[in-house]
Amino acid sequence: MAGQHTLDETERQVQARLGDLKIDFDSMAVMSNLFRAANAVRNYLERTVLAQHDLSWTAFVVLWVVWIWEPVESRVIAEEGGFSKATLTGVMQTLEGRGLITRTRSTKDGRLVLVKLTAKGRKMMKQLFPDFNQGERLATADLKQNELGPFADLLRTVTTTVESQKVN
Amino acid sequence: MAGQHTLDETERQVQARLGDLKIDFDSMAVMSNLFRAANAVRNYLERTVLAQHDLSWTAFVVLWVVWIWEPVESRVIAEEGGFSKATLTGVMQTLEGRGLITRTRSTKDGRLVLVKLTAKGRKMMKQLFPDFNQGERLATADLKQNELGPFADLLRTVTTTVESQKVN
DNA sequence: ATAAAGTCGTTCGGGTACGAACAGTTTTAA
DNA sequence: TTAAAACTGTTCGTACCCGAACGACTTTAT
Repeated sequence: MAGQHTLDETERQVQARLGDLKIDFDSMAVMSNLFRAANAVRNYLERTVLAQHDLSWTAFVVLWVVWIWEPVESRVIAEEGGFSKATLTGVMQTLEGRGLITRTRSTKDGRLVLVKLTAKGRKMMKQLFPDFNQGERLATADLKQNELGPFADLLRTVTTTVESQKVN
Repeated sequence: MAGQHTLDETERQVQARLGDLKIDFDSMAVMSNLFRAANAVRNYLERTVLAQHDLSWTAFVVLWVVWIWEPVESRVIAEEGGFSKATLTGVMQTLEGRGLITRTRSTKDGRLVLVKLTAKGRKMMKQLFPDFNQGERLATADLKQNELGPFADLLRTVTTTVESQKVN
């Protein structure tokens, strides 16, 4: 990470390879920095907070969603976490094997699986989440307090824009 | 994605599980939306632009870095792309097998590997990148033009803040 | 000069990650 | 009512993804 090349230099190189083709460098800069930031924060939290509990990023997201909304259906976890059902099945097998969650088939609708935290899982989250949030606070420490709201709005707008495209 | 629960409801649930422990909900909202946005855009571009060329996200990032900076050392690609050396080795083996890049050991320093695009790789990028950038433009389509610069700055600040923590 | 320390890319093992195909369940339509 | 359509979670195959250990190479220190 931490690209050693300047933005200007990158733009020149891109333009040199595409002749006079029109490129939107403003949106390119936003997207490039979006992925860099997400990657940097994720790696940081994985290496510090999550490693202490031997949790992967996805495993933590699953635990978090279940912690907040239990009992919760599998499909909700996948949608809330932003990954596929297939991925979720594998991660939940790992978490169930470690005794952190339980899965039971719904009696109301035989297609659904309801997920809950075990006492062990709840204990872990109660200890883990404050540390995680402390990491989040640190990642935004150099921003002004009154920038945080508008910043979150910009990000939400991007998500909404892209999600609405999916349908088409 | 597209969480169906409101932010307020989530905050209430978190607080209910942690008692009077202080949680920074502003930074939590920023981070949550950061990961959502990055994930949504990535999935969108993978499913549309990249799928047409049978490329994974990481494979595209590798090709892009090499395209701009060739000949380039492996370590630079990994750093610029934000993934590990181990990941890079695997992805480059795939790309070399498909005849899109070449790897040659440096004669100046026997530890380094220099990576270049093949003619086929360059042709693909010249066709692919304008479509990719069009996708980026679309993802920012609902933002005001004069918001893009400050938005990129906010993201860059987060990256810088987190990266500076790594060292300690 | 040469041993020690550092750097680089690869390999290895285990855990993600996804689309496609599938079986079981529920809903819809005629 | 009952066949068709829709939905849910799992399995399968393939590719990614990382930390740790490793071998090859270069730089540093004495």
